[in-house]
Amino acid sequence: MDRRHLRCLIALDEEGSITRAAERLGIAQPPLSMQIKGLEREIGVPLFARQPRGVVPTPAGRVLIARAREIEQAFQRAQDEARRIGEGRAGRLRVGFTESGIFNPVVIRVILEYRAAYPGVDLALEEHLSTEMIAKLARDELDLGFVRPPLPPEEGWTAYPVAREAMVVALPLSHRFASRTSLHLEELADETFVFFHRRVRPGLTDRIISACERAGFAPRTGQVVPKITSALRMVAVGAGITIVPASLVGFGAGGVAFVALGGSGLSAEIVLLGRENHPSAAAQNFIRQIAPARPGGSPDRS
Amino acid sequence: MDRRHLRCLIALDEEGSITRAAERLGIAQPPLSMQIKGLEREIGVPLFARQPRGVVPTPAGRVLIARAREIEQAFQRAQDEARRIGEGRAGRLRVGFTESGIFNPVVIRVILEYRAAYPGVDLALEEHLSTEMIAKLARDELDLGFVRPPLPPEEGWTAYPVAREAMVVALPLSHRFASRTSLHLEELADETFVFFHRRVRPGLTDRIISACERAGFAPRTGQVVPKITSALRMVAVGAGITIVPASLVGFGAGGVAFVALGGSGLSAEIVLLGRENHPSAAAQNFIRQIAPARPGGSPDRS
DNA sequence: TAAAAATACTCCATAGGTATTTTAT
DNA sequence: ATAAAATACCTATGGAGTATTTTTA
Repeated sequence: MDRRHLRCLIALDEEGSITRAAERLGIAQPPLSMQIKGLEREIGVPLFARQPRGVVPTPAGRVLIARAREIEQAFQRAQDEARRIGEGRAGRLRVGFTESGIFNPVVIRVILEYRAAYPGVDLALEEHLSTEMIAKLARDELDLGFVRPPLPPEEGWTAYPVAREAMVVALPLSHRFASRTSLHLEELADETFVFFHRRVRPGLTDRIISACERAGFAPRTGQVVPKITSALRMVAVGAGITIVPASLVGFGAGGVAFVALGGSGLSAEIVLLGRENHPSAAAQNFIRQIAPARPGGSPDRS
Repeated sequence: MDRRHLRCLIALDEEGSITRAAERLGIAQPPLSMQIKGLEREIGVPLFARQPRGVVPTPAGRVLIARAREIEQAFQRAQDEARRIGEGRAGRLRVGFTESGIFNPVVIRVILEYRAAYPGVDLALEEHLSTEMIAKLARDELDLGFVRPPLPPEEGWTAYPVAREAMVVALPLSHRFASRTSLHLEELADETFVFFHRRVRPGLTDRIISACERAGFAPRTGQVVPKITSALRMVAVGAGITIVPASLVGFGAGGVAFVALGGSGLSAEIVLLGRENHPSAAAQNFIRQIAPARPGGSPDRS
């Protein structure tokens, strides 16, 4: 029994006559007669009672016809679904982001625009540290990730630059620098910093500490916190100062002053990272959303 | 896309290599390679990423493989179900019975034995008057019916004799005939009879009235009732007497005496009636349950 | 370099076509 | 007598086989 039999059964049921069903199927009457006979032989029971003015299904034929309709529909839906997934118009896309990255306007735009452009795709967003994200990408538990450097050194990765933001100093409103328009890193040598726990330390923290050392001081660590947003709250309650990407400005939720950080060479980069040759068309479409002007890009293998 | 593709997809998914999958399928590697390529061409998206040590499914391939498993199972279940229905081991069998017929031990035995022998068949029993049953059989709303004569006069019916029962007289316990061992119809000429409503009058009532007329009297009708069981209750409360098939003896539920009716020529026949050439194997099996010794019977059309 | 997939070709099984016979009312 | 299905026979598409080349880690 194969798909041809499904169509024969359905046509025969709807027409009630081998001759008319064959006509609808675009074949001659004898081949259809043979198909039905072959199917009855294979299953071992008669499916249609032959009558002088056509055929009528037996009880066995009736249920087989009903199943044939279901299976034929399943074929069509399966083909359609696979096609849509292959074109990136359906399926699931798992995208990771960092706590700070999700505040970036470019990241927000890309996600919003992708959702609007591909409503059929189930976009699953997950927050992780950049290091976790890279591990998940490597284990294929994630399709793409908005990560911050350092990127994995090995081959087999593709990194698409998304944004590069300036860093700003976050200070308590009462701080003597709170009303400055900009600060140099050297001026912060005597400050107490709110940093991340060593355990979860993201690349950003490492880069800030390195920059301080290049500026001639080792930053004094006060409170340690697990999240950037907690760091800003710590700043608000006077536990110290911290340095965050500029897109965090405005998310301090009160009590925090943000002052531009000049001449430090510090910046917060965000790249969209994926495995090379990732077969997901949805991921390709997502990447294309970063730079809509990028030419070509369909997975052409000819 | 046809059923061969389903099996190719499943084997290829389980083996992870075209070469090994082809081996499992009992074909050479190139044909399988071509099948997959053909399917990818038909759907328009790649289904497997070719790698130097085998192939891995793309996201589109993965869902198509999952659907392929479902559809392949559906094929197998459909074939199996149709085969079982064609053999009378599954499906639905609608059997009608009359109120009085269902008390007959042969009818009870046939139904019990059929249920035990064919547990896969959904046996739907419906109570109807014989005349209603014949109408339902004609409209194919019923497969078989335990009916009482008169049978339909036209062609196209098959009637299998099931039982022929004697008739008994049902009397109140206080009746002067209550302790008799038998009665002749003539002795009932002065009695008041409990009969069925004219509207639903079954063949049995007509035959009783005819028999009385042959015996030289028109039975005096007292109470009219819609069911045999109500007739027996009316007898119990002294509303009159009635004549019922012998299998009702013991179902009077107190207050009723049953006395054999002799020499009246009256008897209550039950036949299993069905349309001729009814295609249901379940119905054939049910009929065979009446006389298990009947030889042959499988629907052989060779 | 080696293992696997792709290509090139050949063959044959079978779906489908044409002509005709059989069947059942 | 007629309409439909079954049979007989022929054709040709495409699935499968064998030999070989291409690909990529």
